[in-house]
Amino acid sequence: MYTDSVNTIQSNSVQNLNARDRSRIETRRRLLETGLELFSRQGVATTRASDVASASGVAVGTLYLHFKDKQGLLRAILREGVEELMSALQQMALSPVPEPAAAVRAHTEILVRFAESHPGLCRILFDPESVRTNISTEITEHLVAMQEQRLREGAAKGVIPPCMDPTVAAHGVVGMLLQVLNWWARNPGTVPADTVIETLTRLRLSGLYQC
Amino acid sequence: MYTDSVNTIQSNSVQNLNARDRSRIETRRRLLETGLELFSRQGVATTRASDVASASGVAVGTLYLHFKDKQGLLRAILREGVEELMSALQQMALSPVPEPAAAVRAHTEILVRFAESHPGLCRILFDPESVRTNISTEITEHLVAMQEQRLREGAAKGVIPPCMDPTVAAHGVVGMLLQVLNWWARNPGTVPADTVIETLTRLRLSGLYQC
Amino acid sequence: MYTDSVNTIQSNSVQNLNARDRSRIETRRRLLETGLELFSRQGVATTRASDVASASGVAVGTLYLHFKDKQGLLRAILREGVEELMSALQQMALSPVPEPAAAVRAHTEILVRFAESHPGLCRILFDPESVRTNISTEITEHLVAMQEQRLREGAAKGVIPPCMDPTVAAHGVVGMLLQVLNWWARNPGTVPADTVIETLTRLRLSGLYQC
Amino acid sequence: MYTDSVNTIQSNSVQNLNARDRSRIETRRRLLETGLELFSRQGVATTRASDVASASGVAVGTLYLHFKDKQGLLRAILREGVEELMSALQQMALSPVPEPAAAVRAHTEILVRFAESHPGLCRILFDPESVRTNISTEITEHLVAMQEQRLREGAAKGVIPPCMDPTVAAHGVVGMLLQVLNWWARNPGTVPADTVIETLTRLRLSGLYQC
DNA sequence: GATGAATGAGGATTCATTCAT
DNA sequence: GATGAATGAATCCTCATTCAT
Repeated sequence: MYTDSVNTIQSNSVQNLNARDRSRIETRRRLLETGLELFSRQGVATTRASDVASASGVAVGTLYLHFKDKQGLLRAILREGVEELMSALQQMALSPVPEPAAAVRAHTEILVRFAESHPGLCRILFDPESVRTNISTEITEHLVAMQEQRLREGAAKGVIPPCMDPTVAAHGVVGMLLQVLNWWARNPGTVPADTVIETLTRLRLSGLYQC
Repeated sequence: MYTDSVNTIQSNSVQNLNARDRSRIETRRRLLETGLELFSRQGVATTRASDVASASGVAVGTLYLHFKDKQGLLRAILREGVEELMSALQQMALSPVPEPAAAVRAHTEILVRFAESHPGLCRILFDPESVRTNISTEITEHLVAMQEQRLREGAAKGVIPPCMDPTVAAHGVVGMLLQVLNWWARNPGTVPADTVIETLTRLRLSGLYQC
Repeated sequence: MYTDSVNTIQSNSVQNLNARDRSRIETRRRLLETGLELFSRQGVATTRASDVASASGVAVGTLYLHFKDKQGLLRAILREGVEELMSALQQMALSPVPEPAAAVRAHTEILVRFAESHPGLCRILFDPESVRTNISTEITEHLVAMQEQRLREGAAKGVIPPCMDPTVAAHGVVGMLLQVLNWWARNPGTVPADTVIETLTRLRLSGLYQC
Repeated sequence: MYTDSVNTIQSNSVQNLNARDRSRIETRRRLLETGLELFSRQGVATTRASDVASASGVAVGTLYLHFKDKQGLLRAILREGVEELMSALQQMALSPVPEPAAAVRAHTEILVRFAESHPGLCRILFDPESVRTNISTEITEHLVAMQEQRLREGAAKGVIPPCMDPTVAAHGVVGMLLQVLNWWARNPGTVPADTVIETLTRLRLSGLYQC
């Protein structure tokens, strides 16, 4: 049976894993890694399941022992990749809230740094196939939901003007961030990370124009 | 696919020609209309070329007489639909610039009103197939380019803080707008148009927080 | 109604043809000429009926007024072209038979000169489409039948050794001639006409080796 | 389509591998055999890829697993079939040359015997589809090249009269042979093999007329 | 557990031909 | 007679997934 879950905790400690287990984990890792590479390079739809398998040095059937289907592989790649991001964001959300401006800057920086170190993942996130299978939408919605909650809290505290609809604003902010990250991941080196962070932070905090 | 032929006068009577022309134009119009309807309702990939044809009351071959292929139909639907939007935006760009705030509000309103009256088009614009074939990217890039120019002008006038990178900011603004419109077109009735306009305008002008 | 026949003798003399008749004959001529050109240049299968029509300056429908179908056009082109050849051959067949050697040389020369002046026709004659529709086979068979008859006559006169089967030999001779002409038409300029004539004549008369 | 992979030893038992290999080879063989049968009986163009597959007891996809496309199957059928002929001819070419007359007779006999035992192959060789895709031309050219070389050797030895162009003569000889074989394969039983051999040999050696 | 040969549903596209104007 | 928009049958090929070995 395939394991689609990220961290199936084994009963043995890592040290005690036998050869078979280690080999299986290693195979799975290779599939994820190769998949990330191929999907981000040639696009998901044009990468065949058998391509990923053979580039990973295993037979097609083996891929299906590890993942339910091609989409399952895609999902796992994105999930494992995005998880790291999410936990960073979550942690920030839980930490004692500094002043709003600092919070926004921190939030923006986390995203930009993530895009900087995972450009392949960003490209896959906006791949038509991710869109088609709703994976990217799910992730977007997740980010939107997080953002929306923050905005509602801000509204409750009177920091955010009441004329703004939190849902709309949340979609707006997330759309802004993702579009920039997507563009940036596809055009690396155009603009330094700091500029991206600075511009997005200012945009979020005070819009286009001088206060 | 027809070339945009000028009315070359033939030996036949003008009436005869016009009847044919009218019929041809009418057929094309029906294909575009039906295509918009089906594509936005069931998605582009799952709508067969023959579905569009028969729902238009013509044979498949006729579709291919008017458009190079299925993608050509999709492209034409989007192009003709977006054209209207573009000309409205272009016109605004040419008109004597009012104060920035008013310009931003007007720009936002044009987009929101357009999404309100063309929800199907918005849904198609973000269809995986439009993404895959780069059509939506082209349109996005066009909007980004327009926005970027306005920002550079604003920067030149000192209205926009110099710490902002115009390219990044343009992608951010366009991403924000499109994400909201896409969500709104897929969830009609959730929020009134005025709220969307108001929220987006505020977001663009002064960001999330009170000035 | 279309006229597929080559020489529909009109009741009027050529001088008395009215404008309409002249125009029709002219259109037909243009279709044949354009067809020969396009078919021999791009191959029959890849030349669309509408290509021939528009290159002839008429509408597709008009082509079908002159010929039953695309194959009818092809057939007419070949027939009209080959007719000339056939009549030359026929005439030779009827003329007082000189010594066999001279007859063979004359026969060979007629064919080679024809190929020289009608390379396009030769290319069409061996086009897959001509093969598929049996047109070239018909022509081949016709030539074989002519050849066979000559051989039977030769056998009767004792000029031809009795161990030779006339049918087999006829196919052999015609195959030899056509293969060379086909190759020559597709590789013009490789070898001068006289060499082709000389080689083929010798081959027919006394085979490969010195007598 | 399989690459001609060497038997890379896998971790599994040799028997297991062999079973797979045997099955794969057997499937391929069945496709070739069925293809030869159907193509020669109903013509290449009118035989659907799925016809060949189902008559071979496999699914269409399997055909495409073994051959790039329908044309690839056709090519393989001809190549594998003609290979046998070629090696026989090649062998003859290498063997100590007897007197020219005997060599020509042997060469002719090989071809005629081949046509006798592979009539289907001959019919396919001249199928319009083989012509269209240049496969038959390639094979013809190969035979011509072989013949041309022999003739040049003959010319060097002075056996062949210098007035003959080797290229033209080679085309002539091959055309003669192929035309006869093609006709004979399509009209089996008309003439016994010995007659065909005798007639062609005489024709090649000393032409139509008594020496 | 791994393998990889086999499966087969599914849709875009072409172009010779027609016939209403 | 000429036009040219409309017709629609007909087939190739892909590739995610399975399961016998």
